[in-house]
Amino acid sequence: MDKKSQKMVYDKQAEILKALAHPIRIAILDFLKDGEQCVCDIAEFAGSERSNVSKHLSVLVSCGVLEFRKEGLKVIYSLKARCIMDFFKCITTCVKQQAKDSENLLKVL
Amino acid sequence: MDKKSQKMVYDKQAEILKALAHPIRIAILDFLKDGEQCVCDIAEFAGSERSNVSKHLSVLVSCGVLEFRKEGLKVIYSLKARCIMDFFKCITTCVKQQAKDSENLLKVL
DNA sequence: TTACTATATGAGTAGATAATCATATAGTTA
DNA sequence: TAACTATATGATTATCTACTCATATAGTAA
Repeated sequence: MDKKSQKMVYDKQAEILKALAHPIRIAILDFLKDGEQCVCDIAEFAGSERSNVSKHLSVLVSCGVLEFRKEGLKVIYSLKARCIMDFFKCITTCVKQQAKDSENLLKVL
Repeated sequence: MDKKSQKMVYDKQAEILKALAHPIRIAILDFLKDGEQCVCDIAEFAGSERSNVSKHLSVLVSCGVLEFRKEGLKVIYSLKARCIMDFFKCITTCVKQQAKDSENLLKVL
């Protein structure tokens, strides 16, 4: 791959990671992994204002991770990119590894 | 898991994702996947100033993804959290999926 | 129609982030 | 020792981000 295409790939990867890199957005994905939900339930789960959650949702939609459908007054969001969940398995492994490292550090102190 | 611990997990996951969510930092990880490298070579690969790259490196070190050793004047960085690379396989899948979606969209337009 | 509900959006603000440039540190070599 | 090299750090600035609150939209129900 040439330098320029490589840079485009890095940019695209960074874009997706950036869209995921927020505790509320991670909570949303975790909540949606078992099925679709409306904004009000998502907001309650995430523990944040609806208007704020609505903005986080639109970030996830525009990076292609979520999709939505309308049902009367409600807007129902669901996971579009299932691969994202594998992704979270990976990051959980990393978090666990870090926790283990800290634990080992504590032992020798 | 209780609400409070759950929030801590989301925060920790977001912290790691945030540390990864930058094109230069992704380039660094990609460059280091095949072995350790000094700052000057990393900077050249990433196409950015050494001082800037140095800061990006310290972000990756403090989130536990990289480690380093000193060798004379040089500082040699290497991957610490190997699991990160699985992680990138996952995100590459997502990027490909998105590209495929765009392609399909183009066809019907 | 009006009142109500769910969601989205815009303005404003505070705080975080990244890049650049200058400077500091610390190891090397003459 | 002084000069040089690799890296790190601090100050500054510009840009981005997230949150809050107010307002807009659009579907529902009386």
